[in-house]
Amino acid sequence: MYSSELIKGTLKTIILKLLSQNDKMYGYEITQKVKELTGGKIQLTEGALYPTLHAMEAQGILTTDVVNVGNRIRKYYSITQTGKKVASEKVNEFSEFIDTMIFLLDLKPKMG
Amino acid sequence: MYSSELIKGTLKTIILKLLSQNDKMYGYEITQKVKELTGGKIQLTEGALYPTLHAMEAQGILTTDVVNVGNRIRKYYSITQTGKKVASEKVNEFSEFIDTMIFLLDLKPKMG
DNA sequence: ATTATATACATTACATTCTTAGGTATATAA
DNA sequence: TTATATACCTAAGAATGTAATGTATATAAT
Repeated sequence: MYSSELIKGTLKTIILKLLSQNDKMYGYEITQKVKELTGGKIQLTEGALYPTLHAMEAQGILTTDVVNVGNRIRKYYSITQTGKKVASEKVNEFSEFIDTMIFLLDLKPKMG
Repeated sequence: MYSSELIKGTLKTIILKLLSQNDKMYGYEITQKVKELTGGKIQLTEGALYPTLHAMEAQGILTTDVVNVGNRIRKYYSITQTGKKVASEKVNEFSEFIDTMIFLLDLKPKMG
C-alpha cells in the first residue's frame, strides 16, 4: 500500500483509463479491478470514489445506467465522447509527469 | 506546467532528493532549481514550500543555518541522518508507485 | 441458526495538502 | 522611479482524500 499522499490526484486518471478499456463498470467493480491489477498496492476508498464518479457524471464525462441484480442495485458507468478526450489528456499528462519525475529524482525505469 | 493535482504529494520527496544531493540549500534556491531542472514544468509555490520546510525541521528531518547575505537573511536547510533514511524511503516508494502506475495505465516509459 | 464476510450503494466529519493572496524588505535592471 | 528579482513568511480558502458510519442483500463459515 502506497502512502495516500502519492495516490492523491491520480484517482480520476485511473477511473478514466479503466472506463476507456471497458464498456461499462460499476463502482465496486472499479475498486476490485484496481486492487487486483496492482496486487493490492492501490486500494480505492469508497469515500473518495463515489463522490468523484458523481462529479464526473455531472460534468458529462460519464453516463450511468442503473440495473437490478437480484434484489440489489448496481450503477454502471460508461465514458462519453467528451470523457474519452479527457481520459487521453489525463493519461498523457501523467505520462509526461512521470518522465519529469524520473529525471528529477534520477530514477531508472524498469525495462520489460 | 502540470495540473496541481498531479504534483500533490511529491513536494517532500522532491525537497529531500535535492537536499540529499546538495549539502545545503535555501528555500528560494530550491524553487529555482526545480524550475530549472524541469524546464518550468514544475514550479513550487512558496505557500506550499515554506510550511513544509518548517514541518520537516520540526520533525528532525532537516536542520537550518541562518546566514546574512548583504542585508538580507538566507536560511539554509541541510538534511539530517534521519532525513537521509526518510529521503531514500520516499524516493523508493515513489519509484515503485511509478512502476505500478505505468502498468495500470499501460504506459511505455521513455528509454534513454 | 447465527455470525462474519463480501457485495453494493451512499454520506459526512475531519485531515491533509495545496493555491491564492497578501505582507515585509533589499537589490538591481529598465 | 518603477518593475522585477531575491528572500523570507503567514493565513484564508479550495481541493482531495481518509475514516467512519449507514443501509441492505447474499453467501460462507462456525
